[in-house]
Amino acid sequence: MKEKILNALTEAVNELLGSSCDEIKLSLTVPKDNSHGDFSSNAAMIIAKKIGKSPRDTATVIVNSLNEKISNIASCEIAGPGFINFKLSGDAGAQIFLQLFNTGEKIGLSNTGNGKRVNIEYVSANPTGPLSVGHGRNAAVGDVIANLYKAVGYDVTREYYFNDAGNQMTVLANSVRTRYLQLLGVEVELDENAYQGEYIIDIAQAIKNEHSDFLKDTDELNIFKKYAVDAMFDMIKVSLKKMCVEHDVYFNERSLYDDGKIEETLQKIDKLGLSYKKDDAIWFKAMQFGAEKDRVLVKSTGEPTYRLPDIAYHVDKFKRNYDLIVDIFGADHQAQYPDVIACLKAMDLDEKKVKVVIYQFVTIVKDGEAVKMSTRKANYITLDELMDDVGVDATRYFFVMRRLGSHLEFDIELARKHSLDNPVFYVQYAHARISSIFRHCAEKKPDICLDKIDAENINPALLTEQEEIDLISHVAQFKDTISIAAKTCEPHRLTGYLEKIAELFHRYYNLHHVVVDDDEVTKARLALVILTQRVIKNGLEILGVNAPEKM
RNA sequence: GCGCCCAUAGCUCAAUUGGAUAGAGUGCUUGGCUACGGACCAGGAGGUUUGGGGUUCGAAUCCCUAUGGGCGUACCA
Repeated sequence: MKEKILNALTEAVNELLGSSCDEIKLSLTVPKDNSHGDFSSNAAMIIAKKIGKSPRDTATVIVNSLNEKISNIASCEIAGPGFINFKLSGDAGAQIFLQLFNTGEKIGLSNTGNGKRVNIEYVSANPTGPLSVGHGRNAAVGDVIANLYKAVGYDVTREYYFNDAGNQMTVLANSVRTRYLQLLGVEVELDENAYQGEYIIDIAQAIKNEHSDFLKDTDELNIFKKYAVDAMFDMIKVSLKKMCVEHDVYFNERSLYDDGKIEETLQKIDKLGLSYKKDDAIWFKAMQFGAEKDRVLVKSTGEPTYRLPDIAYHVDKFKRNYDLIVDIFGADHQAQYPDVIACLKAMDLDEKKVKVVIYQFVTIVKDGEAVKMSTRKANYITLDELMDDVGVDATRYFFVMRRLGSHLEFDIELARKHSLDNPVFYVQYAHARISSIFRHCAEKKPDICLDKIDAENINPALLTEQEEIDLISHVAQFKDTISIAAKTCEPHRLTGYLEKIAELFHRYYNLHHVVVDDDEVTKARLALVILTQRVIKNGLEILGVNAPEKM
């Protein structure tokens, strides 16, 4: 329906301009105020200048030409400064309703991605400790974005990139060894910048249990390192599983060295004339790409910095032939990707395929106060503790409900609450309530079988209440909401949408009964709430949140 | 100093990416259960969108500028 109107509109504008208007983006949106019709376009205001007329005059011309084209579907009129508002006519609304109903369980899903391959890298925490709430936002955002892409027909790969070598691992291994020695009664102090969490002691204890004091005098750090890494990854994977996050690929940075990809990338950069030697180190000419100074790729010790493997890693992703590469980073990583992008571009790779999603930090609010956090010190709330406290549903939901650019205040008390001010429960409650209508209906009117309600035997013309019309009109926007959320990588659009749907439903529920004396009206209304429930269910599924039948 | 992000109701946040009268929740306040689940709903008050300029038919949104915050700014990852 929308397509038809948009086509007609495009055609009308083309006729007026005498040429194609491809480069102009005509919008056809659903206005928030329904007195402005079912659809609205700004076409006249955009092209008014080009043809040298006032917006309203332009609109008049467009409307005249449009009326012939779409007289059977909709009427249009001019409003405000030159908006063209469309009002669907006759049974167009009913047709839309039936169409939506016929899409069945899959409502909202589409295939606009057409099987294109997208790689989404998220979490990517190195195995140095339990996942923090910061990782939690990363995990939830990445996972929901992955689900969104899947919902619009992409072939999605979920990837976790990690590094279990280097300086941080040595610090970790040393921390474990110190704790181990302490357990054996040796008087040693924990180094100042060592990892101080309780979990280090647990690992040390495990080593002691297995090896007794045989490792007391060894200088070999590797055994401590291996123990620590394995233990950390176990912890991390348990947390992620609890959160219903599962990656398809775990990509170890070290493999880039083993496969010679680091060397290969370095040579390529050199060949392009983008690197030089100075003070025994190899530098990347980042200034050519707007950076304030050049960056080191390989230290004078011969060791690469993090930058080089990052570049090699992205080159590898390109080789794996993805149409889209999405990186989910916290704000503390925002400085590192421009170099990578610049380098990819220089290598003649299409850097537009890389989409870097940066989210701002999380503040945990407990008892009305912000909880300060530090990874090295032990005084932080882990993701596990958070999930145990407020539940997985609330955890996931809260992490994605804000725009990524804004800081997220995670209010633990609010997340725990089972009442309307907690948006998760508000939405879930709407879903459960609809199930309860079905239960009630089965009891009251056993003749009406839910499974037998289909487009053939319902009459949408009976849905005339304002609350019903509002609900239908919002349900109709589900698909667009998902595709916009996917395209922009903005999961909060979906939570906002679901809250709106839930609100419209609760209002409807309070004012009108679904199961009434008249069987025909009952069936039409049942169809509407079935549709509503499907929308909520699919929406929650994308968020990775349960849609309960009872609460 | 420089770079990126941010500033919207007392508080936490939206605003279909430049659209029409800036909306929700919370808090304050008034009302609604003989009802498919009151874990709900309806109403009221609350705003110069941090200040100041600019761009245009039209700005919370884009540009400049001032102020205030977050994160970066390593031959750490």
